[in-house]
Amino acid sequence: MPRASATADVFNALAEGPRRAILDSLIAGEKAVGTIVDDLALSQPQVSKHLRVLSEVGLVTSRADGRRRLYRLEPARLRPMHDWVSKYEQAWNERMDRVDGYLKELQRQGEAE
Amino acid sequence: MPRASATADVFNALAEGPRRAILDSLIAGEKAVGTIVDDLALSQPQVSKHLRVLSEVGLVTSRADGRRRLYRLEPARLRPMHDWVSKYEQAWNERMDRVDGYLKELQRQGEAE
DNA sequence: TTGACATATTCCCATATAGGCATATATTGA
DNA sequence: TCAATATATGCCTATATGGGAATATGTCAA
Repeated sequence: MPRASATADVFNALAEGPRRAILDSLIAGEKAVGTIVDDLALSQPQVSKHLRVLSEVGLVTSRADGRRRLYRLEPARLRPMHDWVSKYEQAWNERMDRVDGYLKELQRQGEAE
Repeated sequence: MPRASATADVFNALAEGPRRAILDSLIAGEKAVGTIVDDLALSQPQVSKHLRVLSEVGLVTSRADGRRRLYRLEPARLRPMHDWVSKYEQAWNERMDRVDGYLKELQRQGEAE
């Protein structure tokens, strides 16, 4: 079996860097395809294709505006990824605490000398 | 060009669900390969292969323990993903606020009648 | 040394890509 | 109607993939 489809879920859709860049570019607000093309220096067909993938997983929505098409971020769709990765926040804080404790220990020893 | 390699970065490595499941299983602490196999009901070769990918991007490290090999989570490697997705937290909260404001508006109207 | 156990690697294959290019499909204004 | 603009789609190809099965490698215990 090949890899899961890019449109399978948010994690697969966002594996590709250009698609994350497109989302980043949409944080500022609704944008036309051409604006994204200019901002990111990607080819127009590539941007359209990436937008299609992002739209299929619900990360963006679009509306017509004359001959342009405006895309908007749907940030709520990022919650599953945020929730998943946030579970590990505690884990790396614990580790940081241990490092922190170790540094403090070194410091105490230094002061003792 | 094909898709970026699974070992290209953390986002690509974690696009695949089984690999996220393996990380989840390692939150509890260091585990042998066989334990993960039992926990997740995956084939042993698949688990070894997934662990290889996770190890290549630094998400896990391993040490020998007799004839077993214990894998440990390296949570710090998840920070880039956490940081990236956290940028959007504000965006969906704003949207929630708007919905919240709308609901409150409806409520005010209801009370006025 | 031998056999049992634990893990890693190799071989195989169908398949979904990303990107480039060319072209189709709106939509507008004159 | 026609030309210009904006976006989407179709075609093409090299390539990395995940999973299954078999097997290699490594390590212990007796």
